[in-house]
Amino acid sequence: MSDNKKPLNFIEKIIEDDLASGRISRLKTRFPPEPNGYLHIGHAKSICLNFGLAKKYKGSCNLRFDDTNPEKEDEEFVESIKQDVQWLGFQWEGDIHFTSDYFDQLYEWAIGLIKEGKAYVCDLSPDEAREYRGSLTEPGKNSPYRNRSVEENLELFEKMRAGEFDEGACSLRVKIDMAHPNMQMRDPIIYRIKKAMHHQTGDKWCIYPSYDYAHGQGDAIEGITHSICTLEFEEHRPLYDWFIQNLPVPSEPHQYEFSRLNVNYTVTSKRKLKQLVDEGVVSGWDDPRMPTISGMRHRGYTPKSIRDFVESTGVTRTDGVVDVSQLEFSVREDLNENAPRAMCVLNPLKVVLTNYPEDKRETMTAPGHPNRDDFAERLLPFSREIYIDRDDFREEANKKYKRLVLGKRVRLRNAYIIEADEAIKDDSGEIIEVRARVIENTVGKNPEDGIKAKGVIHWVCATNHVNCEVRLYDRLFTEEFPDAGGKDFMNSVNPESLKVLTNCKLEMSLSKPNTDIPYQFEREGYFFVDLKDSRPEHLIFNRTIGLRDTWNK
RNA sequence: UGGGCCGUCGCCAAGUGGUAAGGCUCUGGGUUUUGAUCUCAGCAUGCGUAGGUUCGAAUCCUACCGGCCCAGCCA
Repeated sequence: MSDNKKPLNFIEKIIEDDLASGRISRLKTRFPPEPNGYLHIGHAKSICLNFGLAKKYKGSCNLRFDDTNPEKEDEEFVESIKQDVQWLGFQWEGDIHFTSDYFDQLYEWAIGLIKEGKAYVCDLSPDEAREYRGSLTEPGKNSPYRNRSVEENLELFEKMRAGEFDEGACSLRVKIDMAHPNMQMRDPIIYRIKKAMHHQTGDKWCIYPSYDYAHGQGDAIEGITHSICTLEFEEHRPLYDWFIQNLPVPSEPHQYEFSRLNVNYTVTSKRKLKQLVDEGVVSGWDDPRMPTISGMRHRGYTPKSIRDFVESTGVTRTDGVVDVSQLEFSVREDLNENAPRAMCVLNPLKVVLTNYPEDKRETMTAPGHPNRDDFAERLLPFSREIYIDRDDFREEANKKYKRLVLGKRVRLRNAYIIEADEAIKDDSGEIIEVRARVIENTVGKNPEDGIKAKGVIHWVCATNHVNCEVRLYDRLFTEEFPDAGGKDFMNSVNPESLKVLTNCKLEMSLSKPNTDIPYQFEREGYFFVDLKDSRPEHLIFNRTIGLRDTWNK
C-alpha cells in the first residue's frame, strides 16, 4: 500500500491507521475551493494532497465549490478552477459538488437545532455582536436574545428566510459558550442575511450558511473521511466536531490541518495578486510571472514539475517558506528529460565564413535530444553567413572563456569548427560582424591538425531561419519576503522581471513549433510558445526557466 | 499577559529513548560537440535555550526563549 522508500507524512500515517483499524473502509477526500479567484501554487499543494492521497490509497476525491458567500463568488471562477485541477492531472469523482447543493438540508438541520434549543436568532448588530463577543483575554457576554423561546426563534428564522429583515438585522447563532477560551465557540453565527443573487441557486435564498456550519456537514453528506485543510482552521475543529455531534449527519468525517505552502520571492494573497493585475505590473492573472496555476501554465511549467515540487516540500504542521530554487529544480528536472532541443540565437551577431563559397549550401543533422533516441532528428541549413550570440564572441579573453575569440577556434554545435580572424565595427565602435574561417573536415570530427576547439557555441543560418520574439522572465520581486512585516510589497517589484527580445533567430525546424511542452534552446534555457500572443507569422516564446549556470555570465 | 499550534544544516524534511535519512542550495573532482545533463566527493559531535531523569535523550520531565493563528453576519 505504501512504498517503503519514502517515509509517510503524518496524514498518511493517520489514514493507514484508520484503514488498518477499520475506522474507514475506503478513503474519501475533497478539494473545496471557494470560487472567488484564481488558483495559485498554494492551492496546488491542497490539490496534490487531496487528489494524491485518494489515488495512493485507492479512494476518491470530490471537487466541491464552497459557495456560501454569493457576494464574493462567480461562475467564472468555477470554470477556471475546474480547468486548473484537470490540467494539473487530476480528476474528481463523479459530478462536481457545490455546498449550495446542501442548502435545503442545512436549513432543515438548522431548524432542528432551534427546536432542540441549541440555536437562536440574535438581533445584535454586527458591531454589538463584536462587543458581546469579548476579546482574546476577556470572556464574552451572553446576547440578550439568547433565551428566546423555540417558537419565537422558529418564527423569526422563518421570517429571515422569507426576506422580512434587512441584511445585518439579525442572524442565527448556535448556543455554545460565550466565555469559551476559543473564540470560535462563542455562539458562532451559522446563518446570515445576504440579499444577493447566487451563481448556483439564483434568488432562492436570502440567508446563507456560514463556512463553519456548512463545511463539515458537506463533508458528512458526501461521506468524506478525511477533511484536510490548512493550519488556520485548527481552532475551528472543535466547532466542526460540535456540529457533527449535534446534527443527524450521515457520516462522521474528521478534520486534519497541515501548513500551507509558501514560496519566497513571491506573494500569494489574493488581494496582492489582484493589486499586481489592477496596477498593470503584470499583464493579467495568467501573466507568466504570476504564481497562479494559469500563470505557471502560460510560462511553460509542466503539471508534472508542479506535482513533483509539491511532493518535494512534504506535508507537515511547520510554518515555513520554501526556496524558489526547489521549484526551479523540479521544472528543470522534468524539462531536461522531456524537452526537445533546438538552437535559437537571442542577441544575433553576424559571422561571415570567408573561406566558405557563397553559393554553397549544406544541411547538418542534429539529435532531437542528446540522451534519447525517440526524438526526431533535426535538419540544420548551413551557409557562408550565420548568426551567433553576441555574448559568444570576444576580441580577447582569458583562458576561462570557452567561446569564440579572435585568432582562436570554437565549435559550432552540430557543425564545423571555425576560427575568428577579424571583428568589424561601426563608427561607434560596436562590433557588427565577425569574419571567420571554417576549418575543413571538422563536422563530427576533430581537426586534422590536432588543434581542438575549447568550446561549443550555438548558431543559426543567416539566410534560412525564423525570426521570433523571446520574453525573458525573472522573479517578480527583488525581496525574498516582499510582504514581510509591514513592508509594502509593491516597493520590491523587480523592474527587470521581463525583458523582451524582438530580433531572435530561431532554427528553421521550429517554424511550426510544438505547443505541448517547452523546447530547450541549447545553452540558454527552456522556452515555451506563448499560447496567448504567439502567431504563426510572429512567433513568441516565453522563457520558462534558464539552464543551471555554473559559469559567471 | 486567554486559548491553540510550531521550533532538527542556508531552505524543505526524516527521526517517537540507543548514539542525526534524504532533497534543494552551495563547494570541489570526473565525463561531455549544451559552461546543461550525468557522475563522484564534501557540507549538523549536534536537534530553540537552560536544567533534570537515564548506562544512554532530538526523542521523557521542568522552566524559559522565539515564531504562527484566533476577537468577519470571509473562507
